[in-house]
Amino acid sequence: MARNIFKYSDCPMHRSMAILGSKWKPIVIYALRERTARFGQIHAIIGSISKKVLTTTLKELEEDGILNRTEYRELPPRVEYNLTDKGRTLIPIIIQLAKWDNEHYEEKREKLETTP
Amino acid sequence: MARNIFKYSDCPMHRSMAILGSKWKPIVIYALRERTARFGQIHAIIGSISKKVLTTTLKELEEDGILNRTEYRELPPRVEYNLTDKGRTLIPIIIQLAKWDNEHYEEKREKLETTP
DNA sequence: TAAAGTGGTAACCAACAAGTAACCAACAAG
DNA sequence: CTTGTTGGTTACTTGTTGGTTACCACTTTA
Repeated sequence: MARNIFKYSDCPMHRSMAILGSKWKPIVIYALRERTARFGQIHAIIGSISKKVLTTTLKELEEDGILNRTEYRELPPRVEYNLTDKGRTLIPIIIQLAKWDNEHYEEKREKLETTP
Repeated sequence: MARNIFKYSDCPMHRSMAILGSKWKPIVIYALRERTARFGQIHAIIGSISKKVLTTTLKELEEDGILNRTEYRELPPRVEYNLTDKGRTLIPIIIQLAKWDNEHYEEKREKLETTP
């Protein structure tokens, strides 16, 4: 979404889409909704995301103040991610969006199924 | 957002982002929140969108059942757009998102302003 | 000695989104 | 006969996202 251009747009929708409007961001936020997780765990939970894309997704979410990254200097290394307060306030909106979609997706599927 | 791939994903977040997650869609929906408008009017309201991009934005929103397109065969031609019921249920979510962003954007601006 | 786990990075590439500029049909008004 | 209006379309270019594959340091385990 040309993130860096829209981040400081004067339109709040452009700005929030710069934070949320990419393929994996809402999913990553949702995955962290009630837990802290390590890089590898997030990767496993989501399944189909590549490591490279997960890396940049996490980095951008951290930049935007949505999540915290904590590095433990152990061996093998451990890095944990969890939502910030700002990130947490996003959860109800994400859930509402998913609910909205589900309702209308169901409607559509039902229509398709009952048409001859 | 690779719209056609995610439209029928089994993840509701991918599906709703396929509908909403592009540069202009939330803005167009918001512009039509309480009125019907013609192509040229939408173009004027939004200002910086190109006619080509507005055309595809409107077409996709119509395909996804978010808005109605009504063509009046007059001269010069008249085409009106307005939200469907499904589209209207999206408005409170869009407003919430904008509000969410504004709150945290203000916070950030205030912090920047009060730092030496 | 070799393999495996962790959290990445680098190089490269295909697909898509978005933008620019010119153009169109159809008629009405001047 | 030219100009304006409306709602687009076409061709072309650029920018961004997401993806693949290979690779890295470091240490523990087998």
